[in-house]
Amino acid sequence: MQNIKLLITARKSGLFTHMEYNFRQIERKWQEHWVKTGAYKVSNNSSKPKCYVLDMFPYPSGAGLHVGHPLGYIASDIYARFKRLKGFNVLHPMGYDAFGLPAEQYALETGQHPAVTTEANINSFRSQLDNIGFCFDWDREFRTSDPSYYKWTQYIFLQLFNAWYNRHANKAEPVETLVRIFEADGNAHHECPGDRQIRFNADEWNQFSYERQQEILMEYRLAYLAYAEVNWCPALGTVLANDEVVNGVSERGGHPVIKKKMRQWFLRITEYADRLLEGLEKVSYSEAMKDMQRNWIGKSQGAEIKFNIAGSLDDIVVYTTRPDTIFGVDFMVIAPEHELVERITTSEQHEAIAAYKEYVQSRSERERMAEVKQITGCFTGAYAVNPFDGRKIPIWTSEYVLAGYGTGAIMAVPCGDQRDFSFAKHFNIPITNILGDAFNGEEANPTKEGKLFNSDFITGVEMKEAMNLVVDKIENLGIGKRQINFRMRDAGFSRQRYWGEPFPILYRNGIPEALPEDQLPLELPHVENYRPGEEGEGPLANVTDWVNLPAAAGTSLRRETNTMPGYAGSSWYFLRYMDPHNDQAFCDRKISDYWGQVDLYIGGTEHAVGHLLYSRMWTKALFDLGFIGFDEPYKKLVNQGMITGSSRLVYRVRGTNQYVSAGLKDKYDTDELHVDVNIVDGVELDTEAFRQWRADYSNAQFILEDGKYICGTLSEKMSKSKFNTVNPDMLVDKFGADTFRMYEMFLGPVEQSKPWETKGIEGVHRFLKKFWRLFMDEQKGLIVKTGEPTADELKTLHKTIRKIEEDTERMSYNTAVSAFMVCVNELTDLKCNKKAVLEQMLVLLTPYAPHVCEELWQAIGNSGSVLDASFPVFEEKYVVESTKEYPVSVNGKLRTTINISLDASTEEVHQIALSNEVIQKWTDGQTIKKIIFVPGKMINVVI
RNA sequence: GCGGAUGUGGUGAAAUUGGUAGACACGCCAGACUUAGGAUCUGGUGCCGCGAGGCAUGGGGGUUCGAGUCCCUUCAUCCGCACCA
Repeated sequence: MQNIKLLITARKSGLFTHMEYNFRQIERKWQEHWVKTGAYKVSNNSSKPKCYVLDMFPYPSGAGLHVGHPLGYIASDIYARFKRLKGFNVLHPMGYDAFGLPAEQYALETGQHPAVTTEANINSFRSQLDNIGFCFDWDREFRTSDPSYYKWTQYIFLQLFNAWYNRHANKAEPVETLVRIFEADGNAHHECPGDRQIRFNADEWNQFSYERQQEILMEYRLAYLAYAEVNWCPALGTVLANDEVVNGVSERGGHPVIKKKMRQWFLRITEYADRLLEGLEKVSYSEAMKDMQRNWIGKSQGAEIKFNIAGSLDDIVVYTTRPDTIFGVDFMVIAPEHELVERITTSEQHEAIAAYKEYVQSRSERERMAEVKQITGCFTGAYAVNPFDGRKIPIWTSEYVLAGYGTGAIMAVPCGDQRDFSFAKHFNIPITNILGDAFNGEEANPTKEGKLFNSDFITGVEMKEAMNLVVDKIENLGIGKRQINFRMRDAGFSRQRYWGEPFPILYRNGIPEALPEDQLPLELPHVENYRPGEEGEGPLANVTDWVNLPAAAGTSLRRETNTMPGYAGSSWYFLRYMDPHNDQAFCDRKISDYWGQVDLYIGGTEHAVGHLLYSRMWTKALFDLGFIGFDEPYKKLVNQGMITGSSRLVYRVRGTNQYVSAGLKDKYDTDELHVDVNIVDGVELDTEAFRQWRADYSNAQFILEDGKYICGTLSEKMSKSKFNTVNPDMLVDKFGADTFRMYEMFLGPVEQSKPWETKGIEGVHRFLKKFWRLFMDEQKGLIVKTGEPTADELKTLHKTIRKIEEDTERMSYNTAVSAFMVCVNELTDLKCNKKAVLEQMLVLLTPYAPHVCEELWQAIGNSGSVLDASFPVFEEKYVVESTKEYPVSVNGKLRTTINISLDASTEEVHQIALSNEVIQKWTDGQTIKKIIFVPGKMINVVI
């Protein structure tokens, strides 16, 4: 009795704390130690090879972290720690994408300044991250909303504003070089990317007014102004994100949303389309990711063809990828927004067209593309003339043709295109068959293989050949030309919002000019409210003394009132981490030369096209302009899968406050309700906690099965409204950061989406306790012994080294965790407590469970940190086997296994297999046709 | 509509190059120790069948001595689509 008391006292005093796995104490101790010793500080000067491991930085939302967020961070953290053990100088930073719409929404609702709420969100975010034990170098942290950061975002924007894309040199160049070209040659050799109609010679250029020259230069700049439509909600007086528009009305309030043209900034990313495609060959992204980007860029080869309009001086220019089908054109379709619609509509059709255009105004682009079942359109009354056979072709307008793609007009070939076919059927337009038997009249046949019919001079010609013949003829006739098109459009870069980077632009008498560099950063002014300005302008328009600057009499000087979009700051942030405190440059060139590309970039697929393409484009532009020495930002990209929530459901008997267990619910008429996953153990509801959860459940009655209330389950996106979010803090508190880290990895492959299930975490926790017990006994304390390991122990160790090294390198962390489990199970069975083995195990496990490894590393007598140990070296000699348990099949069906020496010759193996009892039973009386023997793998007897 | 991904036990999954399907865990069942157990340990656990054995990787077909893996076809689910980040 007395002894027990002593023991308890001793435990409380901390004397014996090292005997049991007290993860709370261990983790706090080492986290503090790492901060104190600057264990994760990274130097820009090192003789070691570099490795740059980056996470897509988070937007600090008010909702806090749920278990889905840290998945990628843990994966990259393990990789960074592994590389450090392998002798690399590893850059592994973290920061915040802190500008964004949600903070502004929140400000509108509550009046709190976005800077204040963002700060609070970041603080809670940070403490949640700190819990998990990441090896980020926090000295390099920044926020995109820091003026010291966005100064450089503005600076880079100005570089883009001051640059144009030289298609001959295939790179961006300063606008001054373009001016010199214009002065000498006009634009004869440099087609205007913004407007192909603009042509002038040197004399004309030199005689243009300043305003005209600036207008023309604008059509060349990489960052330029143009008119584009936004979602305008007159009732709210604001411009809405696509996100905020649902079924044509505003999400908040349900007010109608229409399109409104506004002058906005764009980035001329289309000039980089080809290089963005080619660059994909040089980087290691998943094929799926590359496909998505290729598809987004959407390069297509085709032709532009000009059709005369009957009885009019106007032409209609269409873009087609199938010039070979020119004789199958039965109608034309132009986008409702196309300027030609007004001009060619006949007076009889005028009213119908006006009504149709109004209908289209209310439709989102998404809706227009997605709802193909519902066919809409309107005849303009005008006809085009087929230049080859003179046929008169009706011109329609329909929402399925988008103004922004190609020329905004198509020639419709119903027998070869399903949408055209459906349209023709719907409006009873006669269909010409140019495919012969390949067209059945039931559906279009979009094939590019085969011969053409009913097609004048290309009848009987293979389609692919016909394409060239037609385009040659078009070019000869001067009515069209070959044309490469991209689905990708230039990137809209203006937001009519407050919480973003202000544009470093001044309008002098309406003409934009760059703010002088020494005036950067242009700081976001403080505002009292976040309401939009007039006519959809951003809230900055209300800050009149900020917007309007003193100017000479008769002139005006105004600031830009829009702000930059979310992706501005994230397009180049990976460069800033290299040199985050530099106030002379966004990143010193020597330093970016040292760190170079990001070696491993981890983030979600939701950024597959947006962020990644913009960031790739900025990198290429900065490369072209000589700021950095590489033109692809991310060498290798890994997309972590989404962790879906596993919701729990209860079934309320309709009209009562009675809840029936899942197994019995079919006997009642019930309503399904989401219940907080945190009051459910597995699928068993804690009924008491349920009663206390919300007032309306306080006197809930339950219909149980086997004395338990079993919940239904449903896998869906994690969200607060579904009560299926799980907070990592709670799990770290209950099981420790090491367990949490390993469990997240154990769930399944990093790249794969998977549902979260808290229950399984105990298995990983048990593993760590079991690992701990190889070193520590609760009574005896440290039990690690010296002495030579046995052959079996070395075999287990080296098998594990090989597996962990391979799996960690290819980020197969789930299999690595199970390899650790197998290893600890084996060492436990072998009763191995030898230091020579366990010490190496600590190094292997450190990237996954850094806290417990540091603690044990110290406990077994090391003075330094395990972070600086070097990764164990695998030795083949410890794992060689002399025999193999061969599976032996008869006709491919496994019948037995036989242990055979690996040295045995083919003849010997055949002999052994055929003389085996079981095999004889299955081959009895049959002729052996052949025996397949794959050394080291298997044996198959064929009869 | 376009594009992408995923379908394997009750659950998460493994099988790296076409070669023993279900490793490792969760859960479940039985047992040991214990005043107690949400601790620890041992054994069992794909399905059908008493058994021999048969059947099994969303469904159907094919290639192969051999298919979760390759080919064709089909179904289902999830994600993205340019102003959410």
